This record gives sequence, C-alpha cells and structure tokens, in this order.
Amino acid sequence: MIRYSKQSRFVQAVDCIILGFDGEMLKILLIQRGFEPEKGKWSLMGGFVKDDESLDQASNRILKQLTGLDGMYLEQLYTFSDPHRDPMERTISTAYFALIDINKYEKQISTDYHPEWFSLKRMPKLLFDHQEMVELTIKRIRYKAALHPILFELLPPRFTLPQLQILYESVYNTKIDKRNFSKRVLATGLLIKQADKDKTGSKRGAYFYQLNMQNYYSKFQAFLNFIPNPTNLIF
Amino acid sequence: MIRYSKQSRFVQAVDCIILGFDGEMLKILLIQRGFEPEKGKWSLMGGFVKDDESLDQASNRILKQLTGLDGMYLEQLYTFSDPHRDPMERTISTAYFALIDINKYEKQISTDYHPEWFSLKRMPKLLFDHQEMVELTIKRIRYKAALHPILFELLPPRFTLPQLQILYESVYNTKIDKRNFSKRVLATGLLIKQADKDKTGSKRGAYFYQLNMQNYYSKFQAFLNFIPNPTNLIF
DNA sequence: ATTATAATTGTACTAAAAACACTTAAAAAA
DNA sequence: TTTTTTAAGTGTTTTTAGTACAATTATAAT
Repeated sequence: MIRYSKQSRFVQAVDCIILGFDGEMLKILLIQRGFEPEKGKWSLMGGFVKDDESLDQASNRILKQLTGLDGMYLEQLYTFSDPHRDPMERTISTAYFALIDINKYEKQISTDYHPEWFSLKRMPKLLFDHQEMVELTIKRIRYKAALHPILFELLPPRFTLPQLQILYESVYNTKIDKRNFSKRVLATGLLIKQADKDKTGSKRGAYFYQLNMQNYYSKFQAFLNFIPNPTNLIF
Repeated sequence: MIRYSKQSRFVQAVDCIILGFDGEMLKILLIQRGFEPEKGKWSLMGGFVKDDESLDQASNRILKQLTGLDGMYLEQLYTFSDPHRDPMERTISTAYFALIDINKYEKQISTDYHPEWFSLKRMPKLLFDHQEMVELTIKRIRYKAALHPILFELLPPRFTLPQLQILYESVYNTKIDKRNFSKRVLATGLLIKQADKDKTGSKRGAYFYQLNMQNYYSKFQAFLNFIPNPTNLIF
C-alpha cells in the first residue's frame, strides 16, 4: 500500500475529563496511571487511538471502560500538541469532556483503574498537561452553560429547583436570587413539574421537575442574542 | 530511546480555513492540491505536522507560506479523525480557521500554490472532508461573532459603519436596522471616530472609525449574559 | 400546639432591545 | 447656480427582559 513518504507519524491519544455533581459541588473522576512514565500519578482517564477508530469512538470506548456508561454528553474540547508534552514519546492528545449523572456512575463496579472522585477545588496535581485540560474544561462549561442547557446532563432525570440552583451556583461560584432563578428557568419551557416532592432535603419538600425533552432538543441552540429577531435569518 | 510499544502512529495534518471580506461578502482562499491523491482538486491549504512543532506552529507556518502573513487571528476549530478520511493513509487533521484583512493579502505575491478567493456561496466542491470543515467554520464564526468582536479582524484598520454593517449582514445573511446597529456598536466603546471620511462609497462620504485596542482586548471576553451581575462572580 | 426550616411566590423598578422615518452632506446633473 | 440624486447620519417611543427585594406556606420536629 502506498503511503505518504517522509512524513512523521505520532502516537495519538484521547484524554477524558469526566465531571459529575454530587448535589453540592462539581466533581472530577481521576485515576492513578498504571504504566510508565509517571506511573502512580493522578491522571485523567485516557488511552491511545487504535487503527480503525475515530477520536469520538476512542473516547467513548475509554469512558465505557472506566464508568460502565455510554450515551453520556461528550464533547471534543481541544487538541494538545506540544512536542514535549509526554516525556516518553511525542504524543498528540485530543481532550474530551463528559458530563454524567454521578448517581448512575455509583451503581457501576469498575475498580480496575481505582478511579476516585475529587472536588475540583481539592484535587491532586495531575501529570503532563492534564491540569491545563481541566482548566480549559471549566472555562468551556461556564461559557457553554451560559448559553445552552448542558448542566441538566449532570442531574438525575428527576430533580428539584433548589438542586438545579445549587448546581448553577457552584459552576459559577456565585449566589443567585431564587425568585429570579425560578422565573427564568421556568420561562424556558424546558421543565415539567411533577406531582410529587423530594422530601430528603427539607421538611416541606421540593417539587420534582423533569426535562421536556422535545423542548430541550429544539431550544438547545437558541442562543443568538446578538442578532435581532433570529427568525429573520435567511438560511 | 524508549517508546510506547505496540501503539499505532498516524500522520498528523493541519488544514486552514482562510476567510476574508471584500466589502460585499465573505470569501475563502482555496488552492489546487499539488500531489496525489486527488491532485488538482480544490482544497483547503494544509500540510503535515513536523517532528518538533505544535499544531499552532504548523498552522502558522502554513499560513505564512500561502499568504505571506503572520499574526492574524487564528483559532483551532476541531480535529477530524475518521479513519478513512484520507484514502491514501490514515491521517488525523486538525482544522484551524483564520480571519484576515483581504487587502493585506492582495499585496502579497505567493503564486506557488495558485491560491484563489471564492465566494462562500459559489465555491467548488472540496476534497476529503474539507467541505465539512468549512461548514463548521461558518457555524463557529456565527456563534462567536454573536458574542465577541472577532469580525473586526476581517476589516482594514480604518473602516466605516456602513462597511461594518454589511459585514455583519453578510455573516448572518440578514438585514439589520442601521439606527439600532450604530447605537449598539458605538455603545460598546470599541470604536474611535476619525476626523476624515471614506468618499469611495457615496457622495456624502462615511466617517472612518478605528478600533480602540485597549477596550478591544479588555472587552473581548465580556459575554456572560446568563449570570446576573458578572461582577459578583467570585473567582 | 408551637417552633424551626426550607420552599414557594409577586411586584415595582431599571435597562436593554426593537420598531420606526426624517434630515443632511456632497457630488452630479440640469 | 440651482436642482437632483444618493447614501449617511440621527432620536423617540414602545416593548421586552432583567434586577432588586421579603412575606407566606408546607411540613417535620419539638
């Protein structure tokens, strides 16, 4: 088979930033690296790309391996390519971030890699440029969640408004007025109020809500703040 | 030197989507591919990544080669990795898009690659997945320009409000009320009115404006619409 | 029955966006 | 020199969205 002659070829990796929400704060799933170099150091879950798989397929494979889950929210973040980022050998790594319902994960048994959840504020130093990958993920999520309803991916199918608000407050590290918050969130038409309440958090209990999946998909891209009357756009 | 054993290695490419604005519409710079496979077909300007350069460095090198320019706006778009995207050999390609002042380019002489500007609406079919790269670039620019002042990168240092408005209208393929447009644009504090006019477009002439570079950089990231009172954010 | 706790709800005020049309500068034509 | 033509420039009102702010209610625990 004819190939490109005289071109360099590199190992291609994917690294996954897996985030969950425990009801209080954002958490990240890390593992201890099982091989040299940097064996034993805390690391993102990653792996090498195989001959016949795309980066998307590779990251899904790796996530499945670690969490037992598939079908989660997964987005290509950025490709990191410093020639010396991996001291062993030049490796180009494409980072993906995943948002999962942390409760789904906890039911899985996948202790092969000794994964552990860490609070983003108290996580260990990571090897290579993984720290940078995590920081970029946080920026991306703050950016994206300001425009699209991605944070619901972190919640169970049934959740309460106070839970949702705590999630937003922890992502942006801020306090939001709950009257205005519920007005805005409900105005999106994304939520369906349930008949029953979550009684675990308070005496009175808070009503459960569920996502209106139809509206969720149709409004996901509705962000064009700048352009007047987006319906006038001629495509 | 020790390396990762048993891992596949792939050719890594970068492809550049180079956009300019001729005063009327967006244009893209394409070349005819000079080698097999698909020799002679229209293509994005691309190249292979060398041993000691990052993707950023590679894309800058390639842009310099084609346009004679450096220091332009350049952003990593996405990494394309379908195992069969290049029929010759598996090649992973990271796409970058560049926004340039088309007038600067026209002064350059770089005919080695026979580059040609095409209107986005009437461009030839491109090889491999380059068409997909262009489409994603358009989406990304529409997204980003709704939140950040990137479109100024397409204009000369001195430009008029009518020119700027035509640019926005062509990017979003829509019509904007000029009274509201000028109010909003001037309210950003990004523009400095000049004393003289551009007389080429009309009898009366339109005042030139320049970017206030200080405000340009400091306001570039000011986008957080969703979160109330961004100044309350505790970082 | 009382207390304690968190959930729920509404209104007034402020700011931003949208709708809308006439006047003006200057070159070209009469 | 006057008139015409063309695009630039500008203001007000209306509508919508965002922000600030506090009392009431449901329920478990005492």
